[in-house]
Amino acid sequence: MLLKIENVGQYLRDAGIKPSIQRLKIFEILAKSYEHPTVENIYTQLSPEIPTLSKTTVYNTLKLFQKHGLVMVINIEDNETRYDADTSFHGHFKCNVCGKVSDFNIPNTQPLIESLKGSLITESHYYLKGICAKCRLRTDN
Amino acid sequence: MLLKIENVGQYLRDAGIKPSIQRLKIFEILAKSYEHPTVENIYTQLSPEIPTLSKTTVYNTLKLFQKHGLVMVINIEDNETRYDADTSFHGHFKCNVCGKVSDFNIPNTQPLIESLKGSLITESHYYLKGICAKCRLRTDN
DNA sequence: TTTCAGATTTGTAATGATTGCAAATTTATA
DNA sequence: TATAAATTTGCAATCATTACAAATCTGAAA
Ligand SMILES: [Mn+2]
Ligand SMILES: [Mn+2]
Ligand SMILES: [Zn+2]
Ligand SMILES: [Zn+2]
Repeated sequence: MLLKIENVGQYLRDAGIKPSIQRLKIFEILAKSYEHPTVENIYTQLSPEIPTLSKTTVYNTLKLFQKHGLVMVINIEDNETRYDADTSFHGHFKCNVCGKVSDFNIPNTQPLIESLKGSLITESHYYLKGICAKCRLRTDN
Repeated sequence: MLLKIENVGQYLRDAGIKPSIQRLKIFEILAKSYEHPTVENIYTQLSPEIPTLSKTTVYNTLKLFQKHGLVMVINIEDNETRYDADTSFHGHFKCNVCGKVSDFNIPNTQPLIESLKGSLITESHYYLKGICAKCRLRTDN
């Protein structure tokens, strides 16, 4: 989901991160779009604007954001790591035709799993895959 | 979960796969344990028994099993791909301390997601991460 | 049994994403 | 301005996976 953050610099500072130009721009891409971009996506989008940008910086910055709880990693596909600035619990659906990864709300609160009593849960991910409505209309599925 | 398959050879043949020694052994490791092994795990376990085994064969075989719907891929961690011969819908919990990936049942049936009406869902994964009860007792968490 | 084609396995090289690391650059402080 | 600390950068190294062609195996036909 689109995050409504009025001041990205302050948002980073509040999380204990000094907002450099690179960090600001990278975070903005994550927060101001629905796309769950990969490192490659982020790098390609920012390259024209910051021609000196290094892909290593994108990796480093995302690690930093992770450590401070500002982004979560989406492993819905094994050959692409995506990132999300919305760390609230929500599901992800990947269409195998157009490749888009979209959000969906999970209606009722998370069920308590009997067999996990006593464990500490720090992360939860709900992934669905298939073919989105739009692609189903355009193809024969 | 432990799959109860009386005749693995027949099980493979029914799925349209000729049961070679390698395929049999690889599938048995998947079906007769709870461990959700990686390629590396499978290769290491079988190497003594099949000294000529190639890691490529493990990769090829798992791809083949996937194509025939006999295994599912578990992407709970971005640096390790795990495999599961139990393709029924169930959740996976990874303990960040001992590293084990265990199964859990999902009580109520999958909720119908309003926003995904019209899409075709072919795969669902529910992943939890944290610290298992055993590890919490041994540590201070 | 021998022969031969097709299926399967193997070893090695190539690929591609991610990380390690040291130098270069930028920023903050005195 | 001078200096130290933080950040970014470029490139090499690592590691999982895939591509590919040669080697081996299997099963049917002769
Ligand atoms: Mn999301
Ligand atoms: Mn499982
Ligand atoms: Zn689609
Ligand atoms: Zn544990």
